[in-house]
Amino acid sequence: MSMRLMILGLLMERERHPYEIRQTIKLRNWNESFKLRDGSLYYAVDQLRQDGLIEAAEVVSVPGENRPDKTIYRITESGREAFLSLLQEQFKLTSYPQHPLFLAMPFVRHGDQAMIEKLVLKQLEACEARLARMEAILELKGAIIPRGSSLMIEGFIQFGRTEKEWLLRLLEEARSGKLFESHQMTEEQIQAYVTGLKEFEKKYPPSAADPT
Amino acid sequence: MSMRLMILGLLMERERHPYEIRQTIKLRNWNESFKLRDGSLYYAVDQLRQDGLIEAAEVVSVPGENRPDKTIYRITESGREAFLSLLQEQFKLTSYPQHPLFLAMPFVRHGDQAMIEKLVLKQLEACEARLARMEAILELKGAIIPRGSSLMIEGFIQFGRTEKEWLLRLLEEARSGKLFESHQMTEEQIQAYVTGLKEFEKKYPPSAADPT
DNA sequence: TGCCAATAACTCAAATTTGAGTATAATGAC
DNA sequence: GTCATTATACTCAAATTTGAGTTATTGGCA
Repeated sequence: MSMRLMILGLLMERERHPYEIRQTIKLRNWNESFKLRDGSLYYAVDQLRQDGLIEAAEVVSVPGENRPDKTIYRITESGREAFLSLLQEQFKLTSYPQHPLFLAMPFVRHGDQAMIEKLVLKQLEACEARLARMEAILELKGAIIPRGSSLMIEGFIQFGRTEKEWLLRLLEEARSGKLFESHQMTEEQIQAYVTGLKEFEKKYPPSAADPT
Repeated sequence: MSMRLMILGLLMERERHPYEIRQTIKLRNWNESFKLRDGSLYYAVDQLRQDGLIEAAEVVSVPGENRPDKTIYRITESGREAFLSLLQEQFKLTSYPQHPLFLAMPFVRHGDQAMIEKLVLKQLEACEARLARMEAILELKGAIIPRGSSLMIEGFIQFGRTEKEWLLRLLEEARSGKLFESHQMTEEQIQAYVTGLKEFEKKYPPSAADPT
């Protein structure tokens, strides 16, 4: 649904054609945390049109050319309502912050130390590059964009710094080999775990967002 | 592909049937940052079987019952290879840390102040609940699980704390109304932006993961 | 002891995403 | 001046995810 939110959000400002929406999403860096694929964009636009949330305002064909015509869309009245309700939906999504490496963590012990070390280093470099980029973006645009938008960028930066700290720890433990130590658990530990588990699930229920 | 990684990772340990895989994923809390749907699980298992990465080890039918038979799967030799290469793939994924609210940020200014304030508060509560849950999990299991797995949980906690800080700032600015101020940009600002933009894109290229 | 909710173990159609392709125009490099 | 790349503006089949069922067993409890 986030594709829909973005499209409607942009059409709240003014009429646009799909490709222009795409450009704007990139220009405003919304795609840094969002996979923008042409297919999904055009698909979503078409759905929105079928649902009557947007409508064709104009079809521009460059004369004497057989370039595809551009269809310029405008948001409808029910589109505006849908936008507000999608905005609320987005606010109601709650989930743990994600990192692709989290899912790999339980398995690193099956991997090769030298390989893992190299891969973590790569991640760290990528993380630092993203951080530098975001800091530059904030400097460049911070003052001229709406406050909400700059808060987004500040969020990237804060999360990026946390990511960096975490990756540094990971790197250290990959180097020291701690990550690959086989662990043994004593009977007591397991016992403590099993008894703890029951009251735990009562006291700390899984997040409501968990679709199980 | 992360579903595949998890399935293969679990079958690296021992044979399991799909439902047991599902249980284990939940028991180990891998689903806290991962949407576990039955459909995807069974689909992925079937694909893996077709690709020869896993194979049926045994079909257990509870005698005298018409409960569906359980098919127990085991990883094959090529499955082991595939697992290692998937693990590397996962390490090569780089992306900005995500938060569902980031995408909503550019649009908050179209929303109603009282509504936004309430929604942010809800987020904050959910964030704190997740944090408490993760801290309890770490306490409960930290000592008896492999180091990689506890690093995952520590990551959740670190990211969760950062999230909380960010949400507090957001709340403050929603309350003060700063989030809804209309902004004006001067000619110079726009000029500075436009000239800065060119060298910016050279110096800070978008992350390689960006599929555009 | 009979009922209700939860657990176990899947299945399936419909919605959506993905990845790759098409075709032309403008731009820059040598 | 031409050759290769990048930008414009989409389309489409195939892969995957989603959401909602289905059927049977077990545990709790009034």
